[in-house]
Formats: sequence, C-alpha cells, structure tokens
Amino acid sequence: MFDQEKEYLISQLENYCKQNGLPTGKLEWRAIPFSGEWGIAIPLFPLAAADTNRKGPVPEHAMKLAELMKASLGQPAGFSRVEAVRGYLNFYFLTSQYAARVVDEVIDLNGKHGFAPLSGKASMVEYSNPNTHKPLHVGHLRNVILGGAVCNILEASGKPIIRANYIGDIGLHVIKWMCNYERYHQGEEPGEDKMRWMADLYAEADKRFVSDPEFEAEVRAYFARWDAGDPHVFALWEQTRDWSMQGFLQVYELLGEHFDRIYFESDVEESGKVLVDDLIRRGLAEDGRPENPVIIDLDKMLGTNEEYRVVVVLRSDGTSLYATKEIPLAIMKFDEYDLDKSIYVIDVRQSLHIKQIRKVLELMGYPWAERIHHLAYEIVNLPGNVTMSSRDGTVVFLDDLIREATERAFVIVKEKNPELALETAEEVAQAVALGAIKYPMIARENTKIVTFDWDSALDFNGQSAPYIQYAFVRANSILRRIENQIPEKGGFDHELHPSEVNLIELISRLPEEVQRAARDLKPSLIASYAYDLAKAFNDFYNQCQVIKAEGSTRESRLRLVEASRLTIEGVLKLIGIKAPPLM
RNA sequence: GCCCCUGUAGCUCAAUGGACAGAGCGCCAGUCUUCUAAACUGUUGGUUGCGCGUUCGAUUCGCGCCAGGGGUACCA
Repeated sequence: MFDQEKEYLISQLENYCKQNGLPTGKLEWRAIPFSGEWGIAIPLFPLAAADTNRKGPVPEHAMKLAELMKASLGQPAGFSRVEAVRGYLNFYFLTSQYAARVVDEVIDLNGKHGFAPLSGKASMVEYSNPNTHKPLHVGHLRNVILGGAVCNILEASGKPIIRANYIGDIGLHVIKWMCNYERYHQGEEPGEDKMRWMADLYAEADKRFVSDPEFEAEVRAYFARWDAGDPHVFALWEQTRDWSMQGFLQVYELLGEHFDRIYFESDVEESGKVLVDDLIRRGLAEDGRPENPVIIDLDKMLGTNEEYRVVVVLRSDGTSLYATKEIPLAIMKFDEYDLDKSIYVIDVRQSLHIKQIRKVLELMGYPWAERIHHLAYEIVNLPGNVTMSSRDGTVVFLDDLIREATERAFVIVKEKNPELALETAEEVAQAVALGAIKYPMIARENTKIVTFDWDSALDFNGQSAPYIQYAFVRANSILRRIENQIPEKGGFDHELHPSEVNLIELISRLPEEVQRAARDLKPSLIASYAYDLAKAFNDFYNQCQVIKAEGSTRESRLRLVEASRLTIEGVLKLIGIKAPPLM
C-alpha cells in the first residue's frame, strides 16, 4: 500500500550504498514487531554480511551501517522518525497522514480493498468432485471450502479463474442405488431436501448390498444391463443423476459455492478407452489382456527407480479406471481453455496418481503437462487420528453436521439476542453455524490433518468464525447508531491510540496477504489474518470510544469502523464465510 | 524397501531465514447503569522430536536418526 514511499527510500539507500562502495540489492522491507507505533523496517544484516570492508562481527557492523544510513537520510518526508536499533533501520510513519490515507482508500474501494485488477490467462481449479447418488461428508466439506477459497483468493490476487467440478456419475455406487430404487422404491420422487433423500436411499442400498447376497447378484446383473446400453437403465440413470445434481446444487448454494464448468466421469469414459488404444499403438502402453491389465511402466520407460511406478490404464476385462478417465479429462480442459494453470484440489493420498498422469501427458507430447498442479490437502479424521469409515458407521455426514450446528447456533442466538425476529434469528444461526464448521477446515495448513470432533465443531467461541463475525456485528452496530452516515474524508489528527494504529496497520496489510496466500495457495493465511483483524478490532472497540468521542476524533473513528467493517466482511468472503449484520 | 506428509505450551494450532517463538481452549482471578460480555483484562504454561551442518542469524534451509500417518499394478 505504501509502494511509492518504500521505493523512494530504497532508491535513496541504494544510492548511499553505491557512493560508499557497499554492495547493492541487499535491502528488503520487513514489518516491525508492533510497539504502539506504526512503521516498516530494513534489516541491515545481509548488507553487513556482504560488505567486503567489514571488520568485526556482522551484528555490530549492521548496527554501524544503520546509524550511518540514518544520518545520511535525515528526515524523510512522510515519516515521523527514523531509528537505528539492533541492526535494523526502522521508519515510523506520520500516523495521522497515513491512517487517513489507508482508511480513505478502503472506504473508496467499497469492499474491493485487497483486490488486484484481473489480468493474464485464466487458471482452472477443479474441486468438490463428489459422487452422485451418495451423501456428502465432512471430507467433502474440506475440499469444497478449500477449493472455493483458493478460487476467491486467486481471483482477488488478479488471476481469472474457472471453477470446475468433476462429478463421479458412474460406477458400482450408482448401480447399487438404482437397483435398490427400482426394486423397493419404484416411482418415488425426492421431496424438498433432495440430498437427504438420495443419501437415505444410498445407505439402504449399501446395507442390502453387503448383507443380502441375492441383492448383490441383482446389482451385478443390473450393471451388465448398464454396460450393454439398456435404454431403460440409461433413462433411469439420467433421471436419478439429475436428482442427485439438484441435491448438490442445493448444498452448494447453502455453502455459497458455484461452478463454471461441470465435467462428468461418463463424459470421458469412452474417450478414455479410445485413448488407451492409441497409447498401445504408440508403444507407450503395454497390453496384457486378457490375463493382465493395460499398463504404462513409467519407471521402465524413464529409467527411474520406484519413482513413477506403474500406471494401470485399463482393467484386464477392458473396463475403465481412474487413470483411463483422468487423461482425456486433462486434455479436454486444455482443449477448451487456454489455461495458465490447471489446479487439482484433491487429497494427498492421490499424489502419486496425479504425478503419474502428469508424466503420461508429458510423454504424450503435451507441453502444458507441466502446468498441472496438485493442491494436496490432508484428510479429515476423527479424534485419535482415526479415519472415518462408512463400514464402521463413523462417517460424519455434511447434512447432519449442518443441521446439528444450525440448531445449536439457533439456541445460542435466541439466548444472546432474544429480541430478534424468528426469521432473522434463523438466518443468523445459519451464518454462524456454517462459519463455525467451515473455519477449522481452512484455518490450518493444507498439509495438516483436520481432526473432527463434535464438541469443537460446535464451539462458537475463541479462535473461530463466530468470533470474527461478532467483530463485524459490533462494527455494524456502531454504524447503525449514526444510520450509516459515514463522515467525509480526512481526519485522524487526534492522538491515535495504539489499538487504532494496530488496527489500521493490519487493514493496510491485506493486499500483500492476499498476494502471499495466492502465491502459496494457502487460504490458511487469510483465515489467520481474518482472526487477527477481528482481534484488533475488538481491542480497539474495548479501548476507544467512538460514538461518545468528540469532534474530529469521533468522525475519524467512525471512518475507521467503516473501513474495518468492509475489510472484515471482504476477508470473510474470501474464505467463504458470511458476515451476518447482527447476531 | 522406496516416496510423500506431520512432529512447537497439558490440548488444538500460528509464526516471509530476522528483533523477546505467539493465539485459542483448559485452569485460576477479575470486568456489563457504557457503541451487543459470542467480548475484554490478568495469571499459569517452551530443550520448537533428537543430532550434525549451512548462515551474521534456523521453528523455518540441508543431511542423518526417532516417532506417527499416508501412498506404493487392475478402488478413487
């Protein structure tokens, strides 16, 4: 946000280096640990270490250089003072001037603070990837939230994004469902809650499948009819898939997600088989049928040792597998769009598979293969690092989780704010509940396992989304007192309280946080930032009067509250969490 | 065996190679006649798994161990 000032100072200091025979290119900006004053710093250790004329230890020399540079700079415009301390050159802003600038900019941008203009080629992010006819569980939730947040953050950083979803619409799970439906629920149709209905029938089908050999045989026979292209089975498949998709759309709407391009597994199955023939002809794949599958022995071809292993691209009976479909899907994406990157949000257990697919595409001669990127994230486990299993009945369904969380949140909303109208209370409860369950999915690093337990999932206190939402509500509540009539520009000529300085500093840092999160594909950085921001606001709220402040102090603080409100709301939006106007 | 990930306060987690390793939960003690107490203040709590190295400086980078998890030819 202060690029001009930074550039100016760096150029001055680089000049100083040139004139005094010091190495150049060693100066970088750092934050100053917060001390109630607002500033930026340059550590001089790299310069001191690289200085060939250095005598004595680096820290002492860095300190000496800091003092010399401080003397040569004098008093730069826009800064209250320069300080040389412990090997750092610290520059403190003239707070009034900069505070006003930050706040003015944020208010003018009206929710777009932190956003860079879109430019360059689009990237595709594939995420969610559910199977039709099956219920969604907390594992799916992490994927959707993470993928959605990555998209939001990349877009905010200036990158056009295509949100893609690859749906598993064929397979044994689908046939099981259909067979059970035809046998026991013929003619029934889903009600309001399609997801729930599909899920219940799936559970029933699965139970029959494992416990009833007769049913299992029926399913196998049904699968054969599907393979033979039976029109009746096909029609039922289309119908039931559509119900399932409607259910997904309901959930996505609830979660605030949307997709630009939906791919179906069934779209790439045939082309995958054709592609496998091509691979065999080109000598890339070895056809071991009928006894053995069709494989690509990557290690043999590349001369590597247990690095790429073997990819099985077609079963020995000629049916398709994961890789059969992934390869044509990747090609389809690059055929349809001129992509900068193709990002796959898929859990870490599939790392080798994706690495193999990328390598196969490279061997096939596609130059874009290297632009495929796997965003690997860890799974959601139960306490004790126990992986959820449908067989043990330990899977936590998204549906149940959202319902339970919303009910609990509703009780708390009514308790905290009994005057709220029923409808409002329900809306608030939903925003709080969804926020609370989403936040832990995104607030830790992608590579860390999320441990799900009901107690912490339903805990609305502490480091959580409701805490951040509450800060937003408090800001709103102040502004409601003045009927959202935000005072005119300017102000901040009062003695700023440290909590004000801290808050403004955090607000000013959003653009670089967005860039960093986008560069590293780490929404967790934004989640932490959101919490820090809320904490800074609460601190300010507790220490500074706004409505009761006087004159220009009051006006400045009202503007600061507005800037905070906009920033908190925007940052929550980036991580897919709604900010309710009241709680 | 080989590959990948993780290891930081009692628990859950933060920390661009940079200043004193920070939050939340929990424990204990406080703060509502005040802009909403879903908040705030204070207290307690550390051999950053272990060792060696690189560096002016390592939780962060490299190597080697230890522990846990995952992957490793016809599941996805």
